[in-house]
Amino acid sequence: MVAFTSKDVARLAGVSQSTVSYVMSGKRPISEETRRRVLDAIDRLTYEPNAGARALASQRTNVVGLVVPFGRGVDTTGLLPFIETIAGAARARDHDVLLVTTDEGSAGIRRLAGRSLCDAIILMDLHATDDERLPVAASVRTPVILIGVPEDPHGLHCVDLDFGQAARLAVDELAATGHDRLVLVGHPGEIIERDLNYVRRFYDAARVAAAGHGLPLEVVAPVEWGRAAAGETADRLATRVAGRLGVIIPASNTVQPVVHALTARGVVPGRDLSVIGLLTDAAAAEAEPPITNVSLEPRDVSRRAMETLFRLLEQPAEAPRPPRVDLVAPQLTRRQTVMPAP
Amino acid sequence: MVAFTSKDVARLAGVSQSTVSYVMSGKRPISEETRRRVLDAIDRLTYEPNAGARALASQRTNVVGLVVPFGRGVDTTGLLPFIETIAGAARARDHDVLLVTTDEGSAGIRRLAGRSLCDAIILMDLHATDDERLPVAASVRTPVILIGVPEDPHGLHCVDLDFGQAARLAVDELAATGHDRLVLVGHPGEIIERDLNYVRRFYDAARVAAAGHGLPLEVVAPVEWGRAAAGETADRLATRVAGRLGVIIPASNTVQPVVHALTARGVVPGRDLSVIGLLTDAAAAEAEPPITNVSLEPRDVSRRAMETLFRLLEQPAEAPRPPRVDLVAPQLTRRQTVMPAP
DNA sequence: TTGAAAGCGATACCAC
DNA sequence: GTGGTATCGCTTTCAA
Repeated sequence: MVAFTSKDVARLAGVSQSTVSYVMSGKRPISEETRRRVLDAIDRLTYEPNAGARALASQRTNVVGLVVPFGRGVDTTGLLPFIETIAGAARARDHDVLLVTTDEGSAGIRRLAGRSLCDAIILMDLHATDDERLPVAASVRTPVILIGVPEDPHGLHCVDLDFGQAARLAVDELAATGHDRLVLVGHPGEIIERDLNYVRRFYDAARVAAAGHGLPLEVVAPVEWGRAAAGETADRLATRVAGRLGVIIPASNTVQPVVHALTARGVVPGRDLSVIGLLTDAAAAEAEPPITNVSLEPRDVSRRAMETLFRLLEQPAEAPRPPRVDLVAPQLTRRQTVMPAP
Repeated sequence: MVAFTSKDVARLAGVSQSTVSYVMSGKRPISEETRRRVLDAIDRLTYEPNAGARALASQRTNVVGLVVPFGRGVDTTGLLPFIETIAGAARARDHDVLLVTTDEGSAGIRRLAGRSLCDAIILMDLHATDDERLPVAASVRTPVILIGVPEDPHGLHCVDLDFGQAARLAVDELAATGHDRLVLVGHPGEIIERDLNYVRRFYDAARVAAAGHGLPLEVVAPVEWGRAAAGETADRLATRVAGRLGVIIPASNTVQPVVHALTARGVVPGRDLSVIGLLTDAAAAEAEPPITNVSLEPRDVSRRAMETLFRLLEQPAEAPRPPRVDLVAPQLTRRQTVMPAP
C-alpha cells in the first residue's frame, strides 16, 4: 500500500512528469485534452503531491507557523477564536497551520524559520517591551506578522485591536452618561508582570481620556485570577459606591465574575454603579445580565493578520512593502450594565 | 541571506556530508574529534536541517497531525488543555503539531496522510456512530489514534476518559448519600444530534447504575446552550425539589451556570438538593461554591494518546500491536454541592 | 504545447 | 570510522 507519485500519474496519463506538475500548478498553458487525461489519472489514483518533495523543490511549504500563548500560567482566555479564524483563512488558501507554543521562546521561531517548516509566522502574546523573540523574528528570513503592538515592532507588521480606542470608547461613554468617578479594574499581578502590550495601551489611553474629561480614575487591581479575586474586587468596589461610579473592566475573563459578585452583594450594575467590560459581543450578550461592552473582535484581527500575511507571500521579496500597524476598531454596544444619564 | 545546508557544515568541518548527517542522527559511531568539529561548525553556522529534504529522504516528517473540533457550532469547551498537552508531548520528542479542523471532515485526514504532512494523526470529537472519517482514518497508511471511543473503532487505537465509570461514580455517590431520585441534566439538542461518543457512554452507564441501585433516573435536557438554558433548567429542577434529589450534570460548561441559577432561585445545592458535575478539578475547585465533581482529566488522556502514538511510531510497521481501548479513570472529589447522608 | 533533465537538501547504503 | 553517491518526489529551466 505505497503512495502514488506524480510519475505514476504521468505514466497513467501518458504524459511527462512535468506536465503533471504544470496541470496542478496552472503555471503553463495546457491543452484541454491533456489536462483532462491528467486530472482523470490523478483522480483514479487519488494522487496527492508529497509535501516534503514539493517544499524542497519549490521553497514553499504551504504552511503557516502560529506561535500561541500556551504553557506557564499564561492567559488563554479567548484564544480559540484566533486559532480558529487563522486556521480557516489558511485553509482557504490551501495552507496548513503548524502550532508552536510560546514557552519555547525564540527557539520556536528559530526552528520554524531555520528548518523551513513554514512560509510565514504569526506571533501572538507579545510583551510590550523587551520581548526576546522580536529581535529573532526580525532577523529571520521567514516573514513574521505580529498580533499585538509592542513599543518597538522591530520593523515587523503589526495587527491588533485598537486598545487605545477601546479605552476611549469606554471612558467617553461613562463621561457622556454623567459619571463622576471612574475605576479601572486592573489585571492581576501575573499579567501585569508579563507586561503584555495591550494592557499597557489600554491603561494609558484610559488615563488620558479620563483626564480629558476631568474625571478621577483609580486603578483597583486584584491580586490574582479566579473567583476569589472577583469577590475581593467586588468588595473593594462596593466600598466605593457613592455618586455616579463607572467601572471599566478590561480583563475579559473577570468581567462576568465581578458582575456576579457585585450582584450577590446587593450592588446591581446598571442601578447602583455602571460597568463596561472589554469582551467579545457574544460573551457580553449572553451574560446575565447582558453587559455593556467594548468588543474584542478576535476574528477581525486574525483575518486582517492573514490578509497581510498572504499579501507578503505573494509579492516578490525584492519589493518589501513598508511594515505598518493595522488597528481594528472596537465597537461599544449599550446593554444593561450602565446607568442611563440622570 | 540564504540558509546554510549540511554541505556547508561538511565543508567547514572538513568532513563529508554523510558524516554530518550521522553526527546529527547518532546512527553510527563517530570519533570524538570529528564529532566536535562537526558540532562546532553546526554551531557557528547556526545550521538547522531543512525539514522538507529530511522528510523526503527519511520518510519521517517529525510532525503530528491533530484534528480538532473547530467550525460549525461545535463545543470547544475544555479543548485547550488537550491541544496544549499534545503540543508539549510532541515537542518533548522533537515533533511539531499540525492543526486541522474538524469541519474539513475526512478530506483533512486524506490530505494529512496523502501529502505525507505528518507521521501520525490524532483525531478528536468523534461521533458515536457512522463518523464518516473513521473508515478513511482506518484505510490510510498514516497511523491514527482516536481520542474518544466510537461504537466501532474500525481497528484504531482509542484513548479517552472512562465516561462509563464517571457516570457510575456519580450515581454511586448519590446513592451512598441517601438520595432517592436522580435527574441527569442532558446536553442540549445540538450536541445530542451530533451524537458524540462520550455523551452516549455516560448516559447509558448512568441508567444502568441507577437501575442497579433501584433509583429512578429522569433526563432533563435544555433546548440549547447559554445562560438562558441554565435558567430554564434551574426552573425545571426547582419544581422537582422534594425528598432527596440528586442532580448529575455531565456537560461541563453548564454546571456552573446551572448552580448559579439554582442559587439565584433560592435553591441551594448542598442544602436543598445535590449536584455532581463532570468537569475538571481546577474548574470545580475554583467555582463558587466549590462543586463536587467527577474529573475530566484532559491532560492524562492527551498524554496517554501521545504515548500510544510514539510507541506506534517506534515499532516497525510489520509488528503492528493489537489496537486497544485505553480508558483513563476519572476521580470523584467531594466538595460542597452534595448533601451529606441523613 | 510538451518533454527531458537538473536540481532542491537531506538520508542511508555500499565501499574502503 | 569515514567518504562517495544513489535516492526520495517534486518544480522549473532549457529545448524542441
